[in-house]
Amino acid sequence: MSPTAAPALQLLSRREAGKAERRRQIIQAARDLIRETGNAGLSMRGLAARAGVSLATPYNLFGSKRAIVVAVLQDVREFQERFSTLQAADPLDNIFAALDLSLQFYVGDPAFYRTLWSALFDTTDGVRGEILNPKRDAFWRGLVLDAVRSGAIAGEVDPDLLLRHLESMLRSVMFDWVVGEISPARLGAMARHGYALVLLGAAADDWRGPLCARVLEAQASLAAAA
Amino acid sequence: MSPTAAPALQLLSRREAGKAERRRQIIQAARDLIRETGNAGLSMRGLAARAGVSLATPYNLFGSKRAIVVAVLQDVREFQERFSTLQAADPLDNIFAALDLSLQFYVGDPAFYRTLWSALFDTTDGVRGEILNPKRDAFWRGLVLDAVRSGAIAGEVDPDLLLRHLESMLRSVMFDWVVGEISPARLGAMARHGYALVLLGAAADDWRGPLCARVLEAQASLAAAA
DNA sequence: TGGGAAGCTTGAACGCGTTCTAAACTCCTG
DNA sequence: CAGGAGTTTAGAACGCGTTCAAGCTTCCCA
Repeated sequence: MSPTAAPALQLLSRREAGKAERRRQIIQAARDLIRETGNAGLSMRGLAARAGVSLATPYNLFGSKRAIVVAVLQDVREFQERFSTLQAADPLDNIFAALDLSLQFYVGDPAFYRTLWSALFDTTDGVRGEILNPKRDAFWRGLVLDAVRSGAIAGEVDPDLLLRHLESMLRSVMFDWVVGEISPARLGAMARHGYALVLLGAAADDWRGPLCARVLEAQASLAAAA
Repeated sequence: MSPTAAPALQLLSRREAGKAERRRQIIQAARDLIRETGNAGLSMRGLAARAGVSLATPYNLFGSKRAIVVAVLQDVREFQERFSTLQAADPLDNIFAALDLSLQFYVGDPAFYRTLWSALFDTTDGVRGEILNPKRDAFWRGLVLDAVRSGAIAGEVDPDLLLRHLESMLRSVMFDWVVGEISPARLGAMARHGYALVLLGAAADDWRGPLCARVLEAQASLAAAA
């Protein structure tokens, strides 16, 4: 094999390999710093030092601090493997199971996920679209589409809009959690209540009963944890 | 009247009056600067200069930049006067009318309200509680309670939770607007869709028809503006 | 194989929000 | 009136996210 046998590949290879390696180091350093010190400890200078690169490098590779945090968030996704083990027959139950599992992750590692969500609520730059990585988005979309297909959701309701409203619900409750306006104990019940209410609005008549029960169950939880 | 006739009153009066005056100037300057230059033009140094005070003074009087923006937001509330002129008989119609009116304010002065909402999504400090001023909160709560009283909302649903979810809906759609993920044209339809869906989940059976129509109407608007 | 063009890294710098110190000023009390 | 408590002021400083000109590395092309 002559050195010039694969020029295009080499072009990507040498430079791009180094770049990918630096990317990896930076994400790793960011994750470690967040885990160790929370959001406050994650400064770009500290991050660069920890990753062994210059201050400007993270900007070249990611663009902004927020983009780095988003990259970290995309990286931690043992979620789907865990979820696949608890698939149920009822499509609505699946949605609530996925919700519970997500929240379990978040409250199980508050320092870490508070930082991550906090970055998602930062409005100062334009790193949209990367927030919801495609895999995660497709996963939730699949859950909603399953519910539509099985007849649990009324056919007239646009599934994508429903999905978006569910995400709105989660986003809002996570915001309250990030700013400390809601206790971890109430977080789950609040999210379930919102999900149940939105789904109830979109549900076919036959499926309203169990959703109604979920609304009341969540209300009881919230009243108890008041 | 001797100069010492009202000592306690004077104590508050002279000094506190000056303080209040400086507060007023700072809020006014902040409002002007936001109107003229948007969020980017609102720096603490520029604000202090414009208000004719030292850089440290806004911090003494408000504590942080965010607190100042919140104070500005609380100051602009011609809302209720405008709303009182369009009260309808149907309590659900009232909710949607109030929603439309709010959104009208926001999209009617984007530079201004984008800055304000952006500050509300800032998670870095703890100026909660002042975000929703009590008057505004009581107003929306009254609308929801009206709907409950009139039987439009099922009795089992907690009105405060319903109110909170409606606010979640608005907050999320405003977030999308602030970060530019949604066009002004779609903003209203998206918010109406979310409101209608949540209310539909909480509505009494007799009232589901018109809400269903609202959901479909909003979906049609969104499909048209795609 | 060597010259030139990209692209990347680097250190320095900018403007930001925020805090601090010390001096000046204002108002109230004895 | 003197003194003291409470604030504002100017100014410097800190750490932050971000950007930029300059140098260096890596790769393509003759």
